[in-house]
Amino acid sequence: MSTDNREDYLINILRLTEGTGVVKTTELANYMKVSPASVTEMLKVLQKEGLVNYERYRGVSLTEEGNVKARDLRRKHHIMERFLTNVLEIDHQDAHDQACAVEHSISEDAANKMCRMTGTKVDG
Amino acid sequence: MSTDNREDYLINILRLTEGTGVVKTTELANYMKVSPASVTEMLKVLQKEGLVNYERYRGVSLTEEGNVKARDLRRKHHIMERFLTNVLEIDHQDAHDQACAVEHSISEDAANKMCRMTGTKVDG
DNA sequence: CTGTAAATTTAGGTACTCCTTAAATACCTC
DNA sequence: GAGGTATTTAAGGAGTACCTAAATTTACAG
Repeated sequence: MSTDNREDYLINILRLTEGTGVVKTTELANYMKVSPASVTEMLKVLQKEGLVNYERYRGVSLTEEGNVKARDLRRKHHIMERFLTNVLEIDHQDAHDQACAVEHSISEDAANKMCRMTGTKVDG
Repeated sequence: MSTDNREDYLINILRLTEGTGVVKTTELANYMKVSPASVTEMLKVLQKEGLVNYERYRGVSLTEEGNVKARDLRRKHHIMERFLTNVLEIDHQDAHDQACAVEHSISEDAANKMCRMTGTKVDG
């Protein structure tokens, strides 16, 4: 059921394009431990959804919309992680795993409020 | 990749067997808005996993293991709901929806700690 | 008992997601 | 402009979850 995986691709594209602005299929494939063919397929999907600029053989970058979405997801991930470690005192590995699972589901509102509870600023 | 759906069946079986101990295929199908055939299929899976006692044409009940798992899930759902409404002051409908999405992913530990923060006891 | 209607299961499919390998194609450098 | 590398296309597999229609079983009315 999931658009969760699409979101994972998005976050990873954000990571790998930071600085350069573009990432190649193979690099993303290696990073995500899937075949380049799988990446190509997903890029077409993300492009149809307006989240990435993808040109055959050229690499991908995030669109404005994709960028907002990816940063938003990453922020939620960080907030959850800090909330779990700082407020609930869960150990780091577990916190990370749960943050990965939950980041796709929590609302902006909930994230903001948990953020305040951590007493730290979480930006992206 | 989700076993999430299996878990939803489990929770619903718990709901409908409370009191009577057994629920019929059709009742569960109506409750979950799916066809009886889909229910039958899932019951076979849950039985293979040792979570339900299922006998053709007779109805289902939870095994001890299934019962523990279902109650655990329901408890997590309630804790999340209360945490979101009482602590984060999220409105009820959103809290419910997010609790449904997240209940499958949070750890026992995290649930217990959130439970304490709500200042209420949450049992099942 | 027995016939039959209702409940349930089985059979056969659809759709979606995500992945793979192998073959074809484009790119780039020498 | 040729060759090697990167990338895409083609074809397909496995898993999940659902459906309809046909067959089976149950249970009850007579």
